[in-house]
Amino acid sequence: MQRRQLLDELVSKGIRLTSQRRAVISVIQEAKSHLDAGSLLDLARRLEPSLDRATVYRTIGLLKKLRLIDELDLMHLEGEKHYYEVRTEGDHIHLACFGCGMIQEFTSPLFDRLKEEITRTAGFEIRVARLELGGFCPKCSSRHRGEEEEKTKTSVKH
Amino acid sequence: MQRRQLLDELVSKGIRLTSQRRAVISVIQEAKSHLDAGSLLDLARRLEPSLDRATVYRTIGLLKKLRLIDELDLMHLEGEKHYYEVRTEGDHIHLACFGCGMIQEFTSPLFDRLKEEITRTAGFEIRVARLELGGFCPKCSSRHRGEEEEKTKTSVKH
DNA sequence: TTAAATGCAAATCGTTTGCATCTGT
DNA sequence: ACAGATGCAAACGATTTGCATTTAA
Repeated sequence: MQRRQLLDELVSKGIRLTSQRRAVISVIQEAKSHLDAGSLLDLARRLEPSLDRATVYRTIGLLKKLRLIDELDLMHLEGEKHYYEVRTEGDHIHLACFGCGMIQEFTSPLFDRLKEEITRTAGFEIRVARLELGGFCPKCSSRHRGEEEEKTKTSVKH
Repeated sequence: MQRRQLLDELVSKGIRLTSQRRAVISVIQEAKSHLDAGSLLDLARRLEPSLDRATVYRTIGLLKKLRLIDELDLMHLEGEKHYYEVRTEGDHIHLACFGCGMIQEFTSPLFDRLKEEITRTAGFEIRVARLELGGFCPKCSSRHRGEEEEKTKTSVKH
């Protein structure tokens, strides 16, 4: 369900719908992982082969402006790309594993309380909240511990 | 006090100290605002005119690897630059105003509790925590409200 | 002395732009 | 019909790289 979220939002806002936009939107909507502009282009081209990267970036810009998608950095795990995801009701946290590259999402009422606190005590009107944590997932955490200790001992090099 | 933090850390780790590194480090250490690589280069060149941008980036990379500085995006308020700051004891939150570009720092025990919760329930070993909020500071918030309403009414254009 | 750091110039990567053409409404 | 969206190619800004040379320890 809620498959056409983005599309419907655009229609209701009277935004012009081109086949290119439909393609990009459909890909973002169905995506199972966080996509960067490049993969977005590749995937959307299967639906609309003429699609150009400029159009992808322009569509991303449009969706960002309308606050229908969120832009993530995911701790710059692989270069300086940006990643996109459909904006959801409550903000969530992204955990990025330096070991295996895994991205895990996390939600917590504490996060909402923290944001409330900021709104209240700093008088800041939050529009976008991005909490990203870099570190090691349970699997990589143990594997990683060994290497780390070596490094700390002397100055690199075993 | 604690003026030589970074320098001392490097010395104690047996890292080779060049005049270029001293210059970059001294600039980061004394900085009153968040600096990007470009401004860092400009400022450090006053101390070490021969300094090249490659060296600045390499030094930043070194300090990041040693976890002596943190890298920020500051909601990409002006392009895709990165900003740097000396790593402090407790993590803090950055509030970036879309209106005037102001950056405000914010700390809260709730943030630490949230991180603890993540460590505990997700088993994730946090190395870097970056919480950035984009929105409007108190001043810009009121100024901004008017414009926003117009936009929402029809599809852009007055 | 020598492994590591530097400057320089060129390359790379993600993203943006100007402009002639096309298309949704 | 025409404002707005597109493709194309070139430009862009931030960052990285290879390599010959210099330097800290």
